[in-house]
Parts: sequence; structure tokens; C-alpha cells
Amino acid sequence: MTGTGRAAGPDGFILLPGYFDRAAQESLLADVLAGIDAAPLYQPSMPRTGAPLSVQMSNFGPLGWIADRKGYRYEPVHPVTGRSWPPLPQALLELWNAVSGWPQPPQACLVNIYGPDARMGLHIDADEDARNAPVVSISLGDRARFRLGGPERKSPTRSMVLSSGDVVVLGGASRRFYHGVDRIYPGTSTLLPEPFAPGRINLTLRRVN
DNA sequence: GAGTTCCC
DNA sequence: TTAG
Repeated sequence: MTGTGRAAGPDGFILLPGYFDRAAQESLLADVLAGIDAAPLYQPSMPRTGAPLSVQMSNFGPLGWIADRKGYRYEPVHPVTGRSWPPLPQALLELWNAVSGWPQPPQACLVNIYGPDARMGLHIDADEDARNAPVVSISLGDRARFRLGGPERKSPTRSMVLSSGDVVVLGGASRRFYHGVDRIYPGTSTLLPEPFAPGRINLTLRRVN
């Protein structure tokens, strides 16, 4: 048993479809919008080249993930405002306790805002010292095609559609698997308000150290 | 469209 | 090294 209440696959990957019902999604969305008010969205960019990522980002929690020309890293403050990130919403702490199986609380919640054409190239989450702590992801808004590979870039991949309210846990070996978002399916959810619709919000909870 | 590799 |  993993303590998640549902069986993980041999890779430690878990998809929990419809974990959050509509009311819970609306409550989470309110938390996210309040957080973005305090910690405005910013445009991350690739190290060295400065090429912008197609998503916009913010963070909750003691640490936030930053991508800019200098590199990828965790920082305790917003790169533009210099203020601390807003605290982690209680509902996300409860989710972590329910599904992660990890004894310590999450330290970061990355907020990724996808427009209708945004994507996330295949990558491994590798900026955390806590490489064995699961990553827990929540989908809000339009559906997305999520791709999960293996430990090497050339590993075969599989894909699945993630819908609003779905929760994904990358635990065990899958914590170090390549993954990404191929595309958004615009107009497939009524959750998000302007200017976030059509689009998708993804929240990822991580233990950093 | 899916899968894989390479380049800046 | 790096989610482009």
C-alpha cells in the first residue's frame, strides 16, 4: 500500500480522475485567483537563450520555481515584486496529505497558466533536492493531453487526457520520468473566467528539500 | 498524430 | 542539463 488510498501502477504513477468535484474546483479556483492577485503572473524564460515559455507562472508556498536566463531554481520571493509567495491554500495541503504518502508538507506550488496554444515540452522535474518526494498535480479548466515517458528521453511514451478536477501523482520511479503537455483542448470546460478561458490552470505541489 | 532526435 |  502506498497510503494514497488507491493503487499506484508499478511505476508509482497515479491518475485520480474527478478527484475534485465542481464545487471544490470553484473553491480552488478562488484560491488561485486570490494568489495571483498577491503574486502576479510572470513570463518565465529559458536559461541562456531567454526564449519565453508559452505558459505564465506564479507560485504559492515558502518556495517558488523560477525560470529565467540565469537558470531554473527555487526562490522564496516573487521575481518581480520581491515579496514572499502567498501561503499554500489549505485544500492543497489536505490533498497532499491524502495522496502523496510523504511525511513532510509540500514547500512549493507552481501555478502554470496555459492559454489555448500553450504547451509544455517533455522534461523531468530535476530542480528539487527531494528527488524522491512525489509531485502532485491538479488540473483546472480546459482538458489537456498529458504525455508521460520514462527515465530517458528516448523512453517510449504514453498519453492521456486530463480534465478539470483530475489529480495526478508522480511517485516512485515515475517521479523521475519525462512528462509534458502536448496540447490544450480549448472550450472543453466552463470553470475558468475571462481572461483565463479558453485555457487551463495546472497546480503542482512539490517538496523541495 | 505519435515518437524520437537534434540544435541553439 | 534545463520545461523553447
